[in-house]
Amino acid sequence: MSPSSAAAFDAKERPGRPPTLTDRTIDAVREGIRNGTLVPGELYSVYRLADKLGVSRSPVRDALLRLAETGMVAFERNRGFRVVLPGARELTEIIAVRLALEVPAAERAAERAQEADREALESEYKAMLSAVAAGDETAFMMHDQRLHGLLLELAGNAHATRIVENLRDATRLVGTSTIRASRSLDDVYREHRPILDAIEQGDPRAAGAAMRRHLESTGLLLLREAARGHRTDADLNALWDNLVGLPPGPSA
Amino acid sequence: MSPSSAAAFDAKERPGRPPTLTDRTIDAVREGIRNGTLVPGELYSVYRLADKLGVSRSPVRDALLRLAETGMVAFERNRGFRVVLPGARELTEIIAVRLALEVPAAERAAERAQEADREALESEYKAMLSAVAAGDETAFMMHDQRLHGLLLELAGNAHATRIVENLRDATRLVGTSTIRASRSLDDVYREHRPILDAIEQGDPRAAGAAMRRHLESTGLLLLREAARGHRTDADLNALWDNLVGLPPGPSA
DNA sequence: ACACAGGGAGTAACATGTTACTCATGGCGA
DNA sequence: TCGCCATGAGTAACATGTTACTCCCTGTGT
Repeated sequence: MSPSSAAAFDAKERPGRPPTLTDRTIDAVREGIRNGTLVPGELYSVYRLADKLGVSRSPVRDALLRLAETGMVAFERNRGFRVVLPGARELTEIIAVRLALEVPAAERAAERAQEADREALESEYKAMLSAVAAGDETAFMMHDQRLHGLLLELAGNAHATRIVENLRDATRLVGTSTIRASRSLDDVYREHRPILDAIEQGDPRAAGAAMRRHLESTGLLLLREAARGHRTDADLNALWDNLVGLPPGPSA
Repeated sequence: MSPSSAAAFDAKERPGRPPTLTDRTIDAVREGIRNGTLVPGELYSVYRLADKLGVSRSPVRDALLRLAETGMVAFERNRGFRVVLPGARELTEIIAVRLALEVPAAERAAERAQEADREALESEYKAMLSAVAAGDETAFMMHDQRLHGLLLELAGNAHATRIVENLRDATRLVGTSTIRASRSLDDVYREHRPILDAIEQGDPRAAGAAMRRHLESTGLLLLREAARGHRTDADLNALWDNLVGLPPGPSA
């Protein structure tokens, strides 16, 4: 009896099986966070969200528990739940993990990319440009995610792909309003070019290095923006060096 | 009214708050898998497990959904759920991810270990020896896990720690009956010595290299055991090279 | 003005009810 | 003997009911 925002559902999933209400609720929450309907830090309840979506509490609870697993929301016993936006520490940790996984993935992708793979990558890259031109940040993020996802899939490690996807989820919120503030989408777009070039040329080391530069510069940007006012630059640099630091190569 | 195995619960968690039924159910499932009460591949239902544990279906369902998230169990719509034991592919992927995360962690740990940290590590190492002497495989696994956990915590990345813990979970089952079959606990125990030595000496590169050797040799062992009969050796080697491959260092 | 009990609103966690689906089984026709 | 279909048992997914807890208020005594 609340057809109000029942259309907030997204409806996707693999063929045959219809998506479960839990899955659709997960998408709805993501979307709610993205468009500002769900404010980080605010206290919500499963009750209210459930009838806002027009479903029962069960699938909503299941969905939120899954999101809590990745750190996107946090439950407080008998109080409610909050959307969590990651702090400086968490962001740095996430970047460190992504570096550990995506740099080798880029290397492997360069080793074994076929023509069809290269085309798929370029296609996403072009779609990113279109999004830049249209100023559509949401679309940009989506294609960025897909490009990184394709690279990881090319490397052949489904586990790593899933882990990175979850990590992106936790940071998506920060990235959204952040990037346009301090740097244009265009810069981020351009950072991907060297990665694709290296893959085109089948040069693993160059691909890995380009991916490292990309993740480090974008990550550092996100970190500075997220920590604005809460931490000193010295603090931030110490944090960064501790968790991301220097590659073991050029050490003594 | 089924006090039969109601004592299967474990009851742990941080102070103050009592653990939720969901948490205790997760432990109960883990234990059930470990001791053979829950057989991999067999079809079970939330109904039956719930009253076997003497609780309602809700916390059991929540627990299983969480475990499904890490791939430990899999639901089949309107059929039941199964305990999944990872195949060759998945095992190899997991090893690759662990290498990516734990090798750098060992390097960082060597950089910043304090006296107290070294003592904690040695303590676990000694506990592993006791377990070897007692032939207690369960205790051995626990201390092995703690040692790796301590190393990751030392590196300061809580996210990485959690990820590795989840990955271990998915493989614990394979490891259990496997190791004693093909190699003695003692060998695995000894492999940790070079890691601790390198940390003792504050040598990051040596620590990383030792960790890599350890994970590769133990991982390869697990893989061969798990794939016994299902895959040829050539198959396995191809898989391994694809996902784990060579470090980017000594390439052309 | 201020400390403080206690009552009540609201909640997550847990329990139970309902539905629509999957599949094994057995009977029936060929 | 074999194929086919109806039927029913068993299930996850979803809905709803219950409980014990956490706070926020509000009023009372000082």
